[in-house]
Amino acid sequence: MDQKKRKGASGTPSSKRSRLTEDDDDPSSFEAELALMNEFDAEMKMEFDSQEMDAGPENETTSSKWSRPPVGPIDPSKDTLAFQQLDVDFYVGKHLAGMPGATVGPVPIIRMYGITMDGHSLLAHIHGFTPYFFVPAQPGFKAEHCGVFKDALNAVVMKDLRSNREGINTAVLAVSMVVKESIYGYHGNRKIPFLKITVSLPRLIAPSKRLLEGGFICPGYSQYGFLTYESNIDFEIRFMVDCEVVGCSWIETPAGKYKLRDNISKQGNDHFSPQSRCQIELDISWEDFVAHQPEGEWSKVAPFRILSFDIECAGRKGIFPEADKDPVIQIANMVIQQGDRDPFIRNVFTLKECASVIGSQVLSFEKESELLKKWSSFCREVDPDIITGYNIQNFDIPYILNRASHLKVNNFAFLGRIRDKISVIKDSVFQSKQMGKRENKVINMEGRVQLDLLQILLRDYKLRSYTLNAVSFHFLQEQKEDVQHSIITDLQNGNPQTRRRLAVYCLKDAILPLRLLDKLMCVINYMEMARVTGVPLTYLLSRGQQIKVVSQLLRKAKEQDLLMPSQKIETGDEYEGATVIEPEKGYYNIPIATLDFSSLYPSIMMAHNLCYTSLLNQHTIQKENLTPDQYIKTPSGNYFVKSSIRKGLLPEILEHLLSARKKAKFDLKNETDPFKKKVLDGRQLALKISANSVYGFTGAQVGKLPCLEISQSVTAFGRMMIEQTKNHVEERYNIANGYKHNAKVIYGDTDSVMCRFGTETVEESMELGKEAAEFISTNIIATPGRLMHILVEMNLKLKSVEYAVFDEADRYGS
DNA sequence: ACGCAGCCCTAA
DNA sequence: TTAGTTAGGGCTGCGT
Repeated sequence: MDQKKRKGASGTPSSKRSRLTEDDDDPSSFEAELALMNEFDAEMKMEFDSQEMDAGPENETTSSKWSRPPVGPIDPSKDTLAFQQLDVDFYVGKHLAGMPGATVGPVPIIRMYGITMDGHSLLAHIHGFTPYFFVPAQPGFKAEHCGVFKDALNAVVMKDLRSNREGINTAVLAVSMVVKESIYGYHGNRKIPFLKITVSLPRLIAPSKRLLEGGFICPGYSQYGFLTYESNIDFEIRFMVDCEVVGCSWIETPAGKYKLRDNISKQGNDHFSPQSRCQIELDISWEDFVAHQPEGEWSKVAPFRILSFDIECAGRKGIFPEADKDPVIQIANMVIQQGDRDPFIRNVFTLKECASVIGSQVLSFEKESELLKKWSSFCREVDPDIITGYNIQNFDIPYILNRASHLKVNNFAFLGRIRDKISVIKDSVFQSKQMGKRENKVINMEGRVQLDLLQILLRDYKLRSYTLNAVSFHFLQEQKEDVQHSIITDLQNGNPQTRRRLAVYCLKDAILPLRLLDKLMCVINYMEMARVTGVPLTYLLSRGQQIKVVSQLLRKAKEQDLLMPSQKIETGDEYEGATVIEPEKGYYNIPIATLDFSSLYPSIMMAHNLCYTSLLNQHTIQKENLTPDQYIKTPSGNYFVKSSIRKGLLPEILEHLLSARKKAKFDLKNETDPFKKKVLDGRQLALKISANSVYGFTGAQVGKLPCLEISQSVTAFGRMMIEQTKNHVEERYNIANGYKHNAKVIYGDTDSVMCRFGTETVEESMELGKEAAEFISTNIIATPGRLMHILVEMNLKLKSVEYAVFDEADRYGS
């Protein structure tokens, strides 16, 4: 096992078995592949050269190949720019003339980083969007009191500021009366007045909220503890929701609506000079850009650049490398354009001379600091959109940053796209029930997405071992080059040939993550997940599950003037989960059919209109004079209004997700282009996962908006469905009804049952299984004691028929 | 030897 | 400042 990876990767060291297979593998095969890539490049280049005028002989040591294609002239008055945004963040800056929003004091400015279809990097500064939140208006509050309220709140918030180095002029910019409704609980479809409070900076929301909750006194009104609404929404999410921007979507800046930043025209005015290393940088008002939904033409994917790299250090024997002691001796890099088969940049930076490697550029340095300095400028020149590697987040990037700072390499840490922003390492502890305690390092790199393959595998795949070698073998049937970590230092201290061996090893470690990324379709899948759920790509990598549902909920809520409360709802007790039918142990030498519900929990939520907005209590039932046909009582004893009274948001979200999934699957069938197929498959997967996570969100007791009434109703309905499926199967498929055998449900869990129909052959069981699934799908009893026709498909399907063994035999051995 | 509680892991 | 759920099996350690 590679020593430097040990920290992040858990699991056992490579077994004897993998050593054997390694020996089977021809050690030179990777070199042959590299060489082949070189030949392929040469062919392409010849084609290119014969068409275009040659720019002179390619010099292997120049960096001309590294840069992005040059940008032609852009006329902002005539040219509309389109780009796929990859990341969204914001900064606090100064007002720009002509833009909406506050004109004095610091203002928040949104940044969108993206790539055009021509592969040019772009940064858009989006001006004028302001943060806000809501509180319910006090009884009798009139619109004309808004001014007084605003001034009074502004005064207390300003007074609360400890320091005001940014020179905040006004904290509360505006207060206006709006008519809204809380998302939580059904209250007669009546909208009530709320105050929309607009503040000048996102970070002022928290103190404003605190002061309002603590009992703010508006002149003319009594003291009042305000509950706040939507005061805990990330500014980026707020912006994206309001502007209908989803993650990784396409954005257009129409001709005449934006201003370009360049070095020449506006020198001396620091407002207009570029802030980033992007090729195109522009300013636009938040009201002027066009956000495309990722459909049709706009579901395309821009030609991203993905940089994969791997470093080697000369560690001391048996000691984990330390950045202040052990030098970085090699860095291998692979840069691929999204969609291409092979990386178009392949190089390795080596300390001391290294013999050439066909198919790869070799850059040798006598001094380690030179190596690092050159790598840093290489990174800026390549300008990758996505940086990947294996355990780069917790090892490679922190190591080179620490090493460069130890060696005092100037300007090394400028790895992001913002010119004057250096990348720093922060420690973070991320804790969730799903992922457990996880200590991670976080490195800021504005405008570039760090897609650490190890992190993705830990997140999405359950594997026995997470070493790069094991993972590569598992997914690619391919392995690392055979170099024991213990001899790395010896190879470095040898000669150009031994360092060459190390270089080949390092190159392989750089290309494997790219191959895994491609094989597992990570980029496309994550991109589609960002589009479906509406959050930036980086959120999917750094945040939990909840933010995805919040984003979708906010979008739907906005359509109906609904507001999400920010206050933590008091969490009740635990609730009852899924049912498990006690297995009937035994040896079955006849076929067992497995029937399972597809998307059971989402279907239940849709079928019974379970949502925050439809949740009832006895008080409301009486107050609104609801008749029993207008609401339901769930098996867990909770009440919800039917969709005829008020259609729930969650059911709407789920319908959208599942119908979009059906469409994606349909399109997938008809699509012939393999790349578009991948995109569609990624989408349908993202849609399925998203639909299933909605239930979890309502049950998250430490969450943004838990609702145990919903989650316990869902599981209660689920238990009922399983029970009834069992009963239906057993009541229908028996000798009394003319079947050859008595069917028996031998096991069931959450959304599936296993049936023994008693037939000898698989075919017969298949037949009966299919029939039973269809029968029950159309005839399920869904409410206690009442036959209910369900509009939502409760899709019970025959999953498999096989010989199943339920026995304790294996525990005792055979 | 056995029952029980607590922890960790997996399935759904 | 940030986190999807519950059920259930296997294992360990403790007390009787």
